[in-house]
Amino acid sequence: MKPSFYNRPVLEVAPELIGCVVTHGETSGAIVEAEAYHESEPASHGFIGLRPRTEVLFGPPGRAYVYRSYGVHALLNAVCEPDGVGAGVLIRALQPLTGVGLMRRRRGLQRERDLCSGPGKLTQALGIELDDNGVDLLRGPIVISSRPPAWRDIEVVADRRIGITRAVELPWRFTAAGSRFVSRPFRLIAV
DNA sequence: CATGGGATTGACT
DNA sequence: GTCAATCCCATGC
Repeated sequence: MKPSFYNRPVLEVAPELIGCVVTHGETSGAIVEAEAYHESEPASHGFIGLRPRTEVLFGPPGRAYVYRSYGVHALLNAVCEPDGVGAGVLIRALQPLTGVGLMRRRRGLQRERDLCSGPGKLTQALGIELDDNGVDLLRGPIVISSRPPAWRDIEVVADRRIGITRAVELPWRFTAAGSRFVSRPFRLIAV
């Protein structure tokens, strides 16, 4: 992935991230579900403005914004748009590719479909923690790379975002059409 | 300093 | 379907 990839409107980046591969150590998976968030809408953490918590989200594009959700889970975002703009893509589900045995051990589960089918599940499976907040997604230790050949021409569909209470009507959730590795089924709105 | 609210998950009815 | 776990941090006094 080139640095300029993330320095664009988050609504352009999010659907293009579907099919790209997230790697951390020996574990990796293809992104099958992601959501866009932008400071201009109230569901985004950036909506409150620049705070200690949102410092990375407002920083330069191409970094990982990792935060604790419900006091329990670490959630992974890819920071987008120019330095100073609070925007990012929440990675919500992966199709496991490598290190599946390690994922099973970390998750304490066997079914491949249950390993990364949710934003808190995939960070646990890949061993991503809160102190990964701010790491460079081009240099690592968390890396996002372009679509493998088999994923080059996949169909991407849009739907409403999940688990939020504000701006629920925006169709800013993107999934790989027909994937069985998403966190929840989709309804089909656009491409 | 006290309070309240989550971009969730898994266990249980 | 319901519900608790658990912790950062924003907000308000």
